Amino acid sequence: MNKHAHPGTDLTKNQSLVMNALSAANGPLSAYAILDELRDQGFRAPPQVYRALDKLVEFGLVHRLESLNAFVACQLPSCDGETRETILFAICERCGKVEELVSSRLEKAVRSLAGEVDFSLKKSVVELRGLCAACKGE
Amino acid sequence: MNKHAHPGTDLTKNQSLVMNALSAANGPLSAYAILDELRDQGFRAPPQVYRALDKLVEFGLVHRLESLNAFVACQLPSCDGETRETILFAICERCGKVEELVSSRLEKAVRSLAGEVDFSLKKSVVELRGLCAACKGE
DNA sequence: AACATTGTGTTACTATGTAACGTGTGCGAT
DNA sequence: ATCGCACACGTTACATAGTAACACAATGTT
Repeated sequence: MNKHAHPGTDLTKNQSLVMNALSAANGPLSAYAILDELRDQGFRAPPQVYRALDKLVEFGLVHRLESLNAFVACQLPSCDGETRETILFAICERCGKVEELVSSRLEKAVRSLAGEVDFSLKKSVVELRGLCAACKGE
Repeated sequence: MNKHAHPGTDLTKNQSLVMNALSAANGPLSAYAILDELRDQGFRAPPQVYRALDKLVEFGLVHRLESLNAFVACQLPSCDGETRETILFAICERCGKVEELVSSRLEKAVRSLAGEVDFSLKKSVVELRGLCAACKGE
């Protein structure tokens, strides 16, 4: 039922609720927007949301959009299992659409650059800002 | 005197104060940290800081670190004049050091990727998280 | 049974960012 | 000159984002 179950780790009740809210949203949500979505299911206060989000991000099921202070469900076909090192988004500044991308070329460039400057890379965040295909046409 | 003067655009009083605070800091500062630094010079409220920061970012003299909610003076030898499309930082999670980088290879990968997915790129933010050379040794 | 671990609920608080309104100052157009 | 405009500035009040700390419940361990 939960298409994003973390392998070997069943989500707790709150984690599932937050995950479902994000999956249903088809786009990024702020933590407080999630809180509002879930008041019907008994959520009352920010820590309930943030604790669930922390875990979901740790599992790699959810990404944080740093430049938006918002969260989005992983959009890739198989986001179960491994957490990727490079998280990559294109964010449309007109319609707000967020598309998750993968680029091995960019990942290589990032890793290589980290090596050049002797930086021990844990993860990297790449956020492209501009206009999506639909919006740039208009 | 102000080594970061924007060509053809003299900074206003508040912009200069904020710029100097950031240049002196040798690292990122939050807007509220800047506010505290500048209380002696008459700053009283957040909008004074944010308005100056908006302009400095627009001029390309200051960058915003999205994943830290903080701001840093451009570290590149010649940050005058053109605003770069790709802003690139390595952020040490142990000592907090922030290093601004340039990589034409990465810039190319970003532009090429944007082209592939038909995304009209305005700017991009790349933030590497991990350990700097000094910290990874210990 | 005693204990540790983990998830949960709640209160209160800190931190970050903005809207809106009023004031002065310079400066070009009439 | 003076009117109007644009812009920087100051201030109040508010909105949004995130966390510390404490209490309790459920569960598994020894």
